[in-house]
Amino acid sequence: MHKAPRGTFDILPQEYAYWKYVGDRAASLCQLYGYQPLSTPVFEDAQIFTKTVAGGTDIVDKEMYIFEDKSGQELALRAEGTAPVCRAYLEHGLFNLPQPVRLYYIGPTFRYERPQAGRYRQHHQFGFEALGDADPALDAEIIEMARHFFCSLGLSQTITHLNSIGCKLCRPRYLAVLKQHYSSYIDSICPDCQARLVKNPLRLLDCKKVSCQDIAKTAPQITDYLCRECQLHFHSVQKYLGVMGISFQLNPKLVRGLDYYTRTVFEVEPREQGGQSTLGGGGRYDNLIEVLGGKPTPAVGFAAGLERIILNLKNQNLDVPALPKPDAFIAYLDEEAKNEAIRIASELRKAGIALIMATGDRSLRGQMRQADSLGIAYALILGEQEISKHNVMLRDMRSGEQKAIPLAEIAGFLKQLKM
RNA sequence: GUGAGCGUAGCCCAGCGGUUAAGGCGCCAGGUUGUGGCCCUGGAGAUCGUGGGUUCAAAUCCCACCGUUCACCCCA
Repeated sequence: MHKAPRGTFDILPQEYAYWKYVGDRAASLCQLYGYQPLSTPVFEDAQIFTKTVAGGTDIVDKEMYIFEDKSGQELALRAEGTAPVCRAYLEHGLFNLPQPVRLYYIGPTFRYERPQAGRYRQHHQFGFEALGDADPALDAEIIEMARHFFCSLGLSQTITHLNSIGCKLCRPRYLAVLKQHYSSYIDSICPDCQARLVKNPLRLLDCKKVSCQDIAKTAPQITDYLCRECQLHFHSVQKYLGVMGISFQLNPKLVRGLDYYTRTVFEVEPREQGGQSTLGGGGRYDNLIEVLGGKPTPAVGFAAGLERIILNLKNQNLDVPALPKPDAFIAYLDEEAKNEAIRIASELRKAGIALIMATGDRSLRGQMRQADSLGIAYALILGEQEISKHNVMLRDMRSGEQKAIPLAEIAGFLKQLKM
């Protein structure tokens, strides 16, 4: 028996209500803020990710789906959403449009890691990006949008963590100080942290081990080491958030997993926390486009994992609108009636009535049971009597009332009932 | 990559060494003549995750693999 590969899953019709709900909210949010949709391929030249994501993370080494196609080209399944957007921005000369260019995407991304709560090998991300403008007001806009998004979903109980991780001028200075601080504790930190010290020192700050947290507490804070420009930028972001009435929590320990972030970083998490609780995050990435071969171009964005959002919706028992059901079900009594039913079904659909046609040689009772379990509001019944009188029986499945409607009027009648 | 728990019909699950693997939901059919929801009756559906081993005997014990869940690493 074949199964979906490890860490992947099918989205069955019943689940789809959640996906449609989140997708619809995302699209209307972006419409509201003037962000336009963009879709990029599900795989890219591997370098799009290896050059940008890089850093000291495991993503490139262990977690990326990299393969060669038949021509020997090295490709990678989309590992995250931002770098492909930047590639498209450069490839299509979107820098010639009025800046900033505001874009959003929803699509699958892939990471080879062990599945666990809210984490899959194929997961789906919604993200939005504003490219080509360094204004801190844009950072604030992105953060407001993220908040707005979760509120519109009904996930209003969130905390927004905010930090600045500086730029390529001031961050190295801070990292040196940080390493200095940790070098005196080298024997008391956990083995993971010893590795982080050389591979990814910023990550030292959010080690979960209690013993390491004590050391992190006394560590120097990056915000004390920002250069003048980064400081001003960070203050402006906070000022604009204040103007918008957005509450946030300064968190000097907040860092981001991907290496390309500069200055503003933020993360939204639910008040009820647990493993893998972060709903989404983002920040500014002023160097990324340059790394991909473009002119230095500032940009800022946000991304969220749909699986985690849906997990939260379910945990909080938030109901989502059901997918629309067909307007009617058409049942028949014998072969002659079936013929007529097929004809009527065809005409009704042309008139815009959504309906399900019974099939097989079920008894009328069986057909009615089917209509009931499908949750369809109206059943049309066709038998000898109806055919001889040129009408069709219309049954309201909720009330159980039914009456004969002349064939010529049935489409109009159903349309009226839809209103 | 590391550690722990779990794998019995589409779903939830009982059985934990010994006759035809039990139940609930769902599905299909019927409960007289052309009608659903409640109720009743019947039916279909399980290589007990896969492969090996222990035993006279294994869904039940052991090992491996696979899958899944949770945590770590990493990260959305």
